[in-house]
Amino acid sequence: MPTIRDVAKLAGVAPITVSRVINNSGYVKDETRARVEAVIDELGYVPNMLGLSLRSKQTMTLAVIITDITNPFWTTVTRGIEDVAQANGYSIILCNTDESEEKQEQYLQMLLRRRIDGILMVPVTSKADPIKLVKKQNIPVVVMDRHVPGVDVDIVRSDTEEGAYQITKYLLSLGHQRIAMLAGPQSTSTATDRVDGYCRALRDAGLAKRDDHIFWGEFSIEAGYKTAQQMLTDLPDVTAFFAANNFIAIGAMQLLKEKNKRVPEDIALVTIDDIPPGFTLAPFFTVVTQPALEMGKQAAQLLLNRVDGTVNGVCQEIILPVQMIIRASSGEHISP
Amino acid sequence: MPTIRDVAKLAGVAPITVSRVINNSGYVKDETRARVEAVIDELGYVPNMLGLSLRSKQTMTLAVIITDITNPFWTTVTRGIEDVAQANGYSIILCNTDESEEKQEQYLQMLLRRRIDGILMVPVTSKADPIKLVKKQNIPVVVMDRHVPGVDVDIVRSDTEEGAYQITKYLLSLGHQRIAMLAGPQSTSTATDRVDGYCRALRDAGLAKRDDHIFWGEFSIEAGYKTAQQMLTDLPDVTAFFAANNFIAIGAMQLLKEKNKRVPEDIALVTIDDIPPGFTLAPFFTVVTQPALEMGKQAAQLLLNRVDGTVNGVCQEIILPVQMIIRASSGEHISP
DNA sequence: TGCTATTATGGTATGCGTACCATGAAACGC
DNA sequence: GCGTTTCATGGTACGCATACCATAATAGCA
Repeated sequence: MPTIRDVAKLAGVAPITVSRVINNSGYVKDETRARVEAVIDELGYVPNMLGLSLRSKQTMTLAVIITDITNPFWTTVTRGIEDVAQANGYSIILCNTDESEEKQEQYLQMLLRRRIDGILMVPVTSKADPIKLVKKQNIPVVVMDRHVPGVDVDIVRSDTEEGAYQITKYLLSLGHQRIAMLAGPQSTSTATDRVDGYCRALRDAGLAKRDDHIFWGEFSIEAGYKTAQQMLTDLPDVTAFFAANNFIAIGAMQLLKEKNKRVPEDIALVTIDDIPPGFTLAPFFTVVTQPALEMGKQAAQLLLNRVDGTVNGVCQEIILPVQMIIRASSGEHISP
Repeated sequence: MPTIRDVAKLAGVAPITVSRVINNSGYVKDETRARVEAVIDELGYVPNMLGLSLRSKQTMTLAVIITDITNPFWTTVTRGIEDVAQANGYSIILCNTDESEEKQEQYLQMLLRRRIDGILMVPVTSKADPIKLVKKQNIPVVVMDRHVPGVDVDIVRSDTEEGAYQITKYLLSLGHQRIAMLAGPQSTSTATDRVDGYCRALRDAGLAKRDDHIFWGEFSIEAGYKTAQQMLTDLPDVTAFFAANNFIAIGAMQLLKEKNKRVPEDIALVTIDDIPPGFTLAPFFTVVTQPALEMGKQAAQLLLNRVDGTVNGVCQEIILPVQMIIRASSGEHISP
């Protein structure tokens, strides 16, 4: 593969002149430019970013660390990020942690070695260490969707506690008194925030929080299935399920169908994070949705501002509004 | 950010010795190793891959060029790729072309500059040039899902022509005689293959191919919506729609619902590429599915084999089998 | 004891593009 | 016509990790 020196030699100029032609910088006589460009075409020369990155200390690369690209919520967030990155000349490296601390750690190490310019991440746990590690290397980080106590870091997330509050309140308004929560992993703030919102709504309604109604699990279809199974056994008198995310709801729904439990007639089911419109023929879940594309775009924009120094004050926390959409799965008002 | 020289200086050794400690290569006295490791921890030194890549001519990076990460089919393919890449120490750079030749060209140029080790791509068109361009730079390429005449290139795709044939044949077996095809962009082989399969089935059934029953469009929800709209106007006597992919089907479905056309009672609707199980409560579409995860994994594995030289003979074309799943959207047998 | 292996460490050069400084020629102003 | 810009081009060094070759010390062996 030819280098800038090969081009220079063949065109009878110095490497720096070729560089000037490529980057349209400095003075180059039209005649010289034409000659250099001819040689570039002839050799099929493509500049090597590595040399440049080594000196400029910029790789024009951002990392996206999410839990699982398979979840349409993250897909949409990622799409928003990629759009903004691409428009600004940045590439993105995609990392799926599957909520594994070990994988996250591996990815972070690798990304630091790559000298990426910034990281957009959904931290697997609420531990501050991984983020501190990155910040110590002076690499800008934007945390998405979750928050992490004990570090000063930019955050873009939605008001998930409020969403959980609203949707629980809605269930209560329908007459539900025994609402089970199919929560996510207790180590993530999204999971705890949603449980907090749920508890707040119960409290506001004068109902006691019952710990045995909260099942911590994982944000996956399998976990939703299993948790729902356990709930049906442990809590036969529950009238509504509140799944902490779309995948848990899908898993729960699968189980309920198998057990011939009708939704919403036998059990109401609500969740957070929609499935993109169209994927389901008749959208069924009553949900609280987060602006996923917007979250990705804003996070990427904030990160880029940090990277290029446009923003360099204290860290921001951008909290996007959520929206409740009432559909069939929550059912009508029930008699207690 | 400290360099290997900083570590060396502080530990009182030569840079190469630090390198040996990091990479566990060559001879290093235990005592020296301990001292170097202590300094590495103290400084928070992280090796810079750029220097290494510059020399080794390996970036440990693969590119994934797909049309749109928002489509669950590509999401799953990408997930398969990422899994294999990660397991082998490679990172992936994600690129969405949105079927735009211009974006594809931009991405390719950028990727060549980055000296990525290999490319997994879904070419926007059947033109050979972009692939030739990359191959000329000696960068291994694996084409996914589509095929491109005129270049010798590795391909991993599924037997989409056969899938289209089978599903059309199935519609014919139900008594449908007037089947409209909502095709993809004529510039992609996936679209033409599916039309070919559709035509072959008609031919086998002794029916004449009717060009006015084939509507070329795009692989998007919007296109599906529009095409379906036009079809209802132009071809009021059609009894079945064959959407060339899931997004087209979703768009068509949206329109049919708006127009109060019942599926399958008024119009049968079948498609290719499923929506992941669970996303839809009751899977509805009769579809031909492709093994998306497997496609991603095999493509990534093949690419890695090319990259590390394990495979270096003539190019392979891996064709994965498809599977038809009959559900409600195709309906019962109709009377002609 | 003398000589070859083994262990341990370092110097120098390389890969590639560009920042910085330097040089020279032409153009311009008065 | 002379000093000052503007234009045009080049030399050298740098960023970082490592390959290659070289050196030296210790160990092993006859």
